[in-house]
Amino acid sequence: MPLRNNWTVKSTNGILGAMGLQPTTERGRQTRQRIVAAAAEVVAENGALGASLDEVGARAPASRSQLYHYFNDKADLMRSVADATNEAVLEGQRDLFAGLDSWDGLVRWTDALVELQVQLGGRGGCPIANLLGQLGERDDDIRTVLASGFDRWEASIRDGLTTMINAGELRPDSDADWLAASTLASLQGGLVLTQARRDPRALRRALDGALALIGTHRSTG
Amino acid sequence: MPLRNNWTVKSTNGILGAMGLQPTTERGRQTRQRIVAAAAEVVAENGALGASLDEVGARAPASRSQLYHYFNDKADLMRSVADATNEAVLEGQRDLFAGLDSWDGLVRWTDALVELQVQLGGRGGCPIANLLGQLGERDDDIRTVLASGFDRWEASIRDGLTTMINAGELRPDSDADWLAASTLASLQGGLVLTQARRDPRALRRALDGALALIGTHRSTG
DNA sequence: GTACTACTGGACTGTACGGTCCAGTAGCTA
DNA sequence: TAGCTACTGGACCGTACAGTCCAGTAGTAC
Repeated sequence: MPLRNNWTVKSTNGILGAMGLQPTTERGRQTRQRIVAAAAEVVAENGALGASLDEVGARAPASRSQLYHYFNDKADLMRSVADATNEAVLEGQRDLFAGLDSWDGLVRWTDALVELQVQLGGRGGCPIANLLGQLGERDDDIRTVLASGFDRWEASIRDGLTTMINAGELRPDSDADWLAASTLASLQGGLVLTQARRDPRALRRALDGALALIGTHRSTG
Repeated sequence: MPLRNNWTVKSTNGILGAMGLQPTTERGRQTRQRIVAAAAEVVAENGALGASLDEVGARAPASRSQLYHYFNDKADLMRSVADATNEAVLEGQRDLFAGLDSWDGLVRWTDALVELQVQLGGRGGCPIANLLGQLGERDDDIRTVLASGFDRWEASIRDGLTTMINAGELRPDSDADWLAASTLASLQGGLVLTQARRDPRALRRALDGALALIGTHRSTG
């Protein structure tokens, strides 16, 4: 019963994993992968509710039945898109995360984030946050997936800060958990304001705030 | 030519104000107001793309022609919803803004924001940011309206901080512009993380970060 | 080869949607 | 009263959508 605007309501059992068939052949794996990539693209352009399966199929390319062979329904596909979005965002920062273990690395990380927004013209915001805003309140599975993306993001920051504490670059009493959470919040909020104003300086100022706060915990000498 | 998913594209002239007729009678004003309020409600529940005019009309209540009497199209209605959302969010903090001119007032403001999220169960996030994520990339007028909401929000914080500087509660060299921008970013990011995790403590930690940063500018003695 | 499964193609269905149309009814001015 | 404008009602239209169906074609194991 295709009842529009209700497709996001989880209809299957609560166990995460009630998805469409997993491909067993290489060809099938590629088809499935093409579909998810195309869906992520269309979602980025038109939003999750605005993304039509016809468009996804045309772009993959994949036929209607291929979509429904690998995914139960649109919500199921969107869950995979959420997963892929997490990976894309975190993978894109992998090298930068590795350098987060020093003050200079921290600064470089913020510079890269701002530079990316400059290149994008302040458009788009954070893909994870976008999906959250569009689907988070209507599909708890997706919300959980996206939350885990934020968790991993925060953990990467925290690991860097912890390394800095252990290395003596930050004072031993510094609260890495809190600083990491606060930094990720500054980043996310900076992205929201940048998106609203089409002005990456909003992100710059937000991240400068985060840096300044961490800076108050630097060891003297 | 009703082309779905294209309704957000501005079709009228660029001058903001190419909206439907403004009511001249009291009755008309009430009808228009009912429609906007109902639309805001439906948008909050279903998202902007998921909000159907049938649902808005049923809830107002108002007939199809009433909707198209006061608004050119759905995009036009959404612009009014954006306006109303700004007002609702800022009006809801009016009293708190007035107290932002002291450290205690600042703390009270953050407490109130966190308490609201506790009451909401961490659901919903910021209504302005939600609209931005759903429509900001597809309708520049709406993006501008929402950006002005953030501007006013930031200005209220900045005014408070400026007062604190002038009163000597913050050091004279404190950068109120930067601190206000950074604080609003922390707030927005905290709301995103709170929404993702359904945990208002994310907002608490983000705002504690903002408070700590401002705290480093407090006058000693 | 046969048999079986994984995968693919695309026509088709029901419906909810944004938007249009026209015939009305209040309410105000004279 | 008449005449005018502001406003209201709801049937209607074309279409884009999610989801279904069934007839296929590859690939693989024997």
